[in-house]
Amino acid sequence: MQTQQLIKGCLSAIVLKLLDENGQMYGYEITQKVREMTANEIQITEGALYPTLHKIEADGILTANAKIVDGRTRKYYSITPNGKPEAQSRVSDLERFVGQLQNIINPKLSPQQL
Amino acid sequence: MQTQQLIKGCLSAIVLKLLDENGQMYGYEITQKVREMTANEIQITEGALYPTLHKIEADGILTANAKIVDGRTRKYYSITPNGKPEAQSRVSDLERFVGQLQNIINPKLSPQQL
DNA sequence: ATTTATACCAAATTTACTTAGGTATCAGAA
DNA sequence: TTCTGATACCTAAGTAAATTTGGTATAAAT
Repeated sequence: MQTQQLIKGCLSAIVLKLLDENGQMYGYEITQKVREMTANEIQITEGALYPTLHKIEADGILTANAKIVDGRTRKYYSITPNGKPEAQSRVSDLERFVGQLQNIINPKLSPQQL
Repeated sequence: MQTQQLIKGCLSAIVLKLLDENGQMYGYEITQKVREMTANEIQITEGALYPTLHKIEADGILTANAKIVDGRTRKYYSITPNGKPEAQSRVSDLERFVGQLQNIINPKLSPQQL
């Protein structure tokens, strides 16, 4: 899967999108969810994910809340009330960006071409 | 436009997509074409583009061919015959990637949810 | 008993941009 | 006629964001 490198720049927005949809998630869950949603094509590595989560948390957009489940620690992340506007702004940036990529990949024909 | 950072990783694939569609293009033309196709939302900077073109050329996937038009130099780039398979592979990676991003942004409902 | 899956993390490196310059021609406006 | 904006190329330094590679630890399965 060489698709990997393409993710550069989109990771934190993807994370925010998932957290916005699901309320709270823990790191490992995010990696699995993305794999599942993308038929194993997009694999978020832990080396990329955890620093990203910590950074967004440091920005005040996320808070973490550790729980022990089945003897293992999970850190659940969720969007803070203060961070909500910024989170949604980043998600909508991603959505617009993907929409524009679609325009490049699948160009709309100009009226003359129709 | 903070959308900019999202382009990380996609730039060379976008360039190859355009060259595959248009046969040959020069650098400045690529920047303008992308702006035009994306309603000014994706702006490829020249500082990013020229090094990228040189790199893909060094990889043997592109060749350059300089022409003087209206007293100004243009360097037309096109995909080499040998580079064609790799170019198309990178373009299809981009297309699949964008498709998977769509799955994240606009998740298909599972059968249970329907 | 070992592997696989779950679950977290950090440090060094590399990659791929951004930022900020530089050169030069041409057209149009002041 | 000089200046600005558009066209057209380029590089170098800095930065951001991944990759790579390592680590710790528990639980379940083989």
